[in-house]
Amino acid sequence: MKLEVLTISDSKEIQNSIISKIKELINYKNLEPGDKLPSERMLSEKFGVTRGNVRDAIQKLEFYGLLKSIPQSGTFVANIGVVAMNGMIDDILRLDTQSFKSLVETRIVLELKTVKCAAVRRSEDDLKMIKAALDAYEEKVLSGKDAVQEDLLFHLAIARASGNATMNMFMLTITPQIIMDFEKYHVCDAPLDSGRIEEHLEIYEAIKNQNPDLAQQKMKNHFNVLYEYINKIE
Amino acid sequence: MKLEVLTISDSKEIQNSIISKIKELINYKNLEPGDKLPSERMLSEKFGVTRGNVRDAIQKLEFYGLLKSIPQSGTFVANIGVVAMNGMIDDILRLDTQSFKSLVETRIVLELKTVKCAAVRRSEDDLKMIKAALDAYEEKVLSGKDAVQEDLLFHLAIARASGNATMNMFMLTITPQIIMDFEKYHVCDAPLDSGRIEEHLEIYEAIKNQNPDLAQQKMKNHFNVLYEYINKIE
DNA sequence: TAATAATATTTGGTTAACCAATAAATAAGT
DNA sequence: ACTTATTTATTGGTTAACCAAATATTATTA
Repeated sequence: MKLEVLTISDSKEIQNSIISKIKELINYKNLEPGDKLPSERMLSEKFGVTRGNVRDAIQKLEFYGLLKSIPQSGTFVANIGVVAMNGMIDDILRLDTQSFKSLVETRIVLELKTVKCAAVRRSEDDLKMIKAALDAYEEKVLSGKDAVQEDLLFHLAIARASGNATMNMFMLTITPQIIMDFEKYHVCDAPLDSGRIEEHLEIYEAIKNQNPDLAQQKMKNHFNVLYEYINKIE
Repeated sequence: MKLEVLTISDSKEIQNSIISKIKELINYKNLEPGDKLPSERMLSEKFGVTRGNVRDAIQKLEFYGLLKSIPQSGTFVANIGVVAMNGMIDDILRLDTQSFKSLVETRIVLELKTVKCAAVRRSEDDLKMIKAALDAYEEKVLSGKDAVQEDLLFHLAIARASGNATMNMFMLTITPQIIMDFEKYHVCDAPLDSGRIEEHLEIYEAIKNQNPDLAQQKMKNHFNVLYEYINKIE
C-alpha cells in the first residue's frame, strides 16, 4: 500500500477548494459588502480542514483585497459587490503559472512606461542612483564578467524613479524570476554587451534631459533583441 | 505611564528591520546563491525576535523570489547574485504605499496591452465570456443601477483572454482597490454610462474581429476621461 | 423601563510544544 | 581505508493551547 503524502500541489488544491467553498458560502448566505464571515473555527469545522488552512485561504483572498480580517472581531467581506466577488474569485482560481514569455512581455510593457515617467518625474537623487547603477554595469561588462544583475538593477533604478509605487512593486516581483530564467535559457550569452552599454547610456541621457519620448524610444531599441526572442519561443 | 501597544505599523517596522538584518547577515557571511541561511530558531535568537516574526520576514523575501525555504532542510539564497540581492532588498524596504493615481496609471498601461493581446490570442471561449460580461454591464446600466463591478469584470475578462498570466494577475491585484477608490472618490457618478456601453461594444467588436490596433485605439478612447482625471489630481 | 455596569463568550492573532523529513555523525562491515 | 548501515541532531512546517481585545449577554441601578 502506498503511503499518503501531502505534496505542495495537494496543499494548493486544498487552499483552492476552501476558497471555492468560501465563495459558495458568501452566495448561499447572501453576504454583502461589510458583512461578517463565520469565524475561522466554524469554517474549519464546516469544511473539515484545519484552522491553519482556513487562515491561509483567507490571507490569499485578503491579498487580492476581497476580504479584510480585523483582530478580535472577525473577517469581513470587502467593499465590493457580490458580482465582482464571484468573478474575481473565479479568476483567482483559474490563474495559470506565469510563463517566461508572459514575464518578459509584461516587463517590456511596464518599462516602456516607467522610463517615460522617470524622464518626467525623476529627482536629482533618482538620477544619481540611476547613474551609479549605470557605472556599475559598465565596469562589470568592461571587466569581461557577467553583468545580468547590474543590468536589471539599472532598470529597477528607473522603475523607482518613475514615482509609481505600483509599477515599481510589479517590477520587483518579476525581476528575480527573469534573472534566473535569463541564466537558465542563456539569453545573455551573446556578445551584445558592448553595444548595450551605449544603449543604457542613451536611456540615461534621455532621462537626465527629461525627454520622455526619446527615453521611451531608446528603451524600445534596447528591447528589440529581447522582443524578437520572446516572439520566437512558445 | 502609557501602555505599550503593538500596532500594525510597529509590526511592519519589525518585519522590515528583520529583513534589513538578514541582508546584513548575507553580506557579512558572504552568502552566495544556493547557500543556506542560519535556521529560523538561530535567527530569532540572534535578532531578539520571535520565530514567527522571522518566518514572516522570510516569507516576504520568498514572495519576491530572493529566498527559498525547503522543508526539513533550510532556507536558501535564491539563484541571484549578491549585488542584485542587496539592490532589491533596498528597493523592497523603500517601497511606498500605492496611491490611487499610481494604481490607475498602471491599470491603463496594462490594459492597453491586454486588449491588444486579447485581440490576437482570444479563444472562442474567451470571446463568449467577454460577451457575457458585456451583456451584464449593459443590462445593469440600462436598468439605471450602478455598474462599477460589471464594468471592471468586463475588463478582467479581457485580461484573462490576453493569455498573459502575469498581467492577468496584476490586474486582479489592483482591481478591487480601484473599485473601492472609484466609489470613494465618486469617479463614476457622471452620466457617462450611456456612451460607455457603446465604447465597450466597440472594444468587444475589435477583439472579436481580431484587430489588435483598433482594439487598442478603442480602449484608449475609453480611458480618455479617466486619463484626464488622474492628471488632474495630485 | 431604560441606562449602565459587570460578566461571559467569541474573535483573530500568537506561541510553545510537537512532527516528520532531512542531514550529519557515528558505527559496522567488508 | 572505504563503503554502507544506523543512530542522532537539526530543519521548516504544523497544531493545540493560550492571549487580549472586542462583542454579546446578564445583572444592577436609577
